[in-house]
Amino acid sequence: MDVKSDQSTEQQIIEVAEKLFMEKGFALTSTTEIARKVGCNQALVHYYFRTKEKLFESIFERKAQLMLSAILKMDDPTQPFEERLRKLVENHFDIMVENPQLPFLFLNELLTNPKRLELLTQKFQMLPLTLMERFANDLQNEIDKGRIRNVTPISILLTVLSLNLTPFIIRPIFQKMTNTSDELFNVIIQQRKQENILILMRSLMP
Amino acid sequence: MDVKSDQSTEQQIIEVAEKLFMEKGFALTSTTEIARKVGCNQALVHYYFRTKEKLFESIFERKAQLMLSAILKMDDPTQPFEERLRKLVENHFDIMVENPQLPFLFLNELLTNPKRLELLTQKFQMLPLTLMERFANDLQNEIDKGRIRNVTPISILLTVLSLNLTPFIIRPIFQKMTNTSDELFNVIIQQRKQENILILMRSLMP
DNA sequence: CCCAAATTTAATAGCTCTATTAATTTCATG
DNA sequence: CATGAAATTAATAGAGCTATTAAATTTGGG
Repeated sequence: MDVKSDQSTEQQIIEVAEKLFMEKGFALTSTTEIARKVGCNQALVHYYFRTKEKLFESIFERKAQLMLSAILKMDDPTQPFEERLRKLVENHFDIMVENPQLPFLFLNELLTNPKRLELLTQKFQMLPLTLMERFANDLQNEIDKGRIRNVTPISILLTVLSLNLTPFIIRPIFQKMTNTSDELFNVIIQQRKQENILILMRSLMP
Repeated sequence: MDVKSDQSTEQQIIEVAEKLFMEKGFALTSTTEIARKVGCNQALVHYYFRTKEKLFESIFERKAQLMLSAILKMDDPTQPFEERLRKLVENHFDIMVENPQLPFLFLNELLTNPKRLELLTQKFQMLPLTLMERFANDLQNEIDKGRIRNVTPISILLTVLSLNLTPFIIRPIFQKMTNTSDELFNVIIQQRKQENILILMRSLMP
């Protein structure tokens, strides 16, 4: 059960904690269990991170950064709008592939812990608003030119989010209920990315 | 804080428990808190339901039935396929409107508690398979006639689920981040139903 | 009005968890 | 190899939770 490794104990704690937090969320993960899985004394977890809350936050923060920056840097204004949208879906989807448990962790923590939502909201407010504004402008431009039907930017983002997040969130339920192997599911997921792009594109036709 | 009411205490316990379970899930809700909100002794919760687990299961079971039967009985084979799909999305969406916290509860419990997933899977296996089969058959029929592009039944269901669930699941996060009032959100939700139907229909075009 | 059943409460055992403190061990370095 | 800092452990306080038990209270039918 416990991890033999040449990494520093501190690093091991972070990794085990990350794994457990991802699987079960903050509340259902105990520092006792983390210590047991690492193979160290429970007090050691508190020695390095003082509180379970701080340990969690450091991990959560890092994940939030990862996701945010990945989404932010993906926009290339030299491309035509449709191409940028396509890339948006693809890149967002790929981040999910790399971090399949992230959506559930985010949902779980943000929905059950108001403090956490508050924190992330503040971080979100600091984002360059220009980004959203530019997206809205470019969209309006396309609409005016009759290339896209009249639709709000929020609506588009909600569609992307819906299509991209859900497969990852319901994955364990889906696999269990339809008796789908990991291999098959991975195939389905890859098809799904293309499917989502197609659905979004068609949804925007005038 | 405590509830004054002419209902039986047992009924009050169920209602308060349901509310709390919906908001915070099984793990984060304590029988102590339920009793406090009802305004009774904590032992009383156990007097009526013996364990917190049994109390939860009775509520969860009822909700699962509600959702399942609502979905099952919505199919009218006399209608054309497209019309039935439209109704499927609408009805499923309406159930969500009536029980906006249900998606999160289901996700949360099924994803964090393997026993619960096992249980629901068994219930699901007992469903008349014919239903899924008929859906698949009818779909294939449409595809053969060239009225719908080649797409699997699972893919369609995943699309419906994605589009319909997500707005309700992320509601609190969305409202906080975009500073949206309850009233405005309800408007958005109603528009979203139509939007989802449109997206699905377009996604199926040959 | 009485009493038995149903309801409700008080008290508490036993568990797990977080966090802290003090003691012990490890280890690099002068 | 001595020493002090860093790492680790043992022990435990203190809190909250579930579940049970026995006692107290309420209530409805005869």
